[in-house]
Amino acid sequence: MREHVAPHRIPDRLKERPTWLLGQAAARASSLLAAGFAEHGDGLRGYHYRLLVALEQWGPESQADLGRDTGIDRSDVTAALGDLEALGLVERTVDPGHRRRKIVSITESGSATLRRLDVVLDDVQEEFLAPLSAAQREQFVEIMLLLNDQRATGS
Amino acid sequence: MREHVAPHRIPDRLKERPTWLLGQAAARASSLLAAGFAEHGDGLRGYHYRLLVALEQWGPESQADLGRDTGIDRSDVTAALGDLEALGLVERTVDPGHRRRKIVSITESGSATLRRLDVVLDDVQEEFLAPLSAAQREQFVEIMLLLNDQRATGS
DNA sequence: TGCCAACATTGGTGTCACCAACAAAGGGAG
DNA sequence: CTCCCTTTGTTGGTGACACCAATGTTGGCA
Repeated sequence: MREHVAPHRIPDRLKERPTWLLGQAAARASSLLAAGFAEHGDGLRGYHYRLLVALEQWGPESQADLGRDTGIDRSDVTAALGDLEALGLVERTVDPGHRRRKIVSITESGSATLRRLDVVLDDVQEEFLAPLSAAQREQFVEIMLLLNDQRATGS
Repeated sequence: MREHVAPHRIPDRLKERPTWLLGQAAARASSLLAAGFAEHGDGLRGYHYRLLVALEQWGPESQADLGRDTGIDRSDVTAALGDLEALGLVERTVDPGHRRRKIVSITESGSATLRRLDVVLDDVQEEFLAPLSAAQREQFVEIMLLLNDQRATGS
């Protein structure tokens, strides 16, 4: 369930550190997410959701492209797609013009599941952001985008 | 090294989600952290740093208290302290008045290591926050504190 | 005295991220 | 047409972090 128990008291040296605060917040978010998925998500996890989202938005795609688009390693894509295929949420067909490649597409059932997961995520999100005002939520998104842009170009 | 490769393109459904953005940012931070520790940290990890910080701030403590203060599970505390003790950064002595309990204290060498790790962390932090203005950094901390306060009282 | 709680430890589980190696398939240079 | 290089999917393993269950020891309390 990933409860992530809060520390009783927090050392000054950590308390002041933005990266520490960020990690704590992310831990809380992922805890809520895991709880929500465990309750209403048929045992699906973050990887599964990400893959379904990408497939619904961009349509059938090869596994390698899927991995690049979602930032998930090829090997993890293979494993997660295996789960999704076993549940009938996704189909794999060999690319006729490229027999080494497999084209993955989302099924009707997959789309329906995705819509259900979206609702779960909306609820979790709302719970997570509850302490923030509308203005603070905007600041939050703005700052996160800046930090993530840095990531895309950095290193 | 935990490079955490950035996705090429990001689904709208994810891109808009604060929790997704948060997760991405946290992944970047932890990636930078891991890289810094790998390079200048004698193979120490987050758990070790947290424990050293708590010990330096609050002095000798039992392992159970240490776990509660840092939010680390008792079993993980035991393992991490084993590493620290092997490196001579920490000492475990039996509590005279409570023979089942072990009092952990940081050594001279431990304090020196901690100071070195602090520098590493400062650098990483600066790199991570580089894209933010001073005002945005304040907003960031404020928002994170709100989210974490919620965590302390929530659920 | 007997029971219960706390402590340290061992040994698991699960999630996410990542890496190495491999065979199958295709593409390009010579 | 070969040889080489790359891409693709797959298998299997690693590491960090968070968490749980069970066990033996110890102390406090009723």
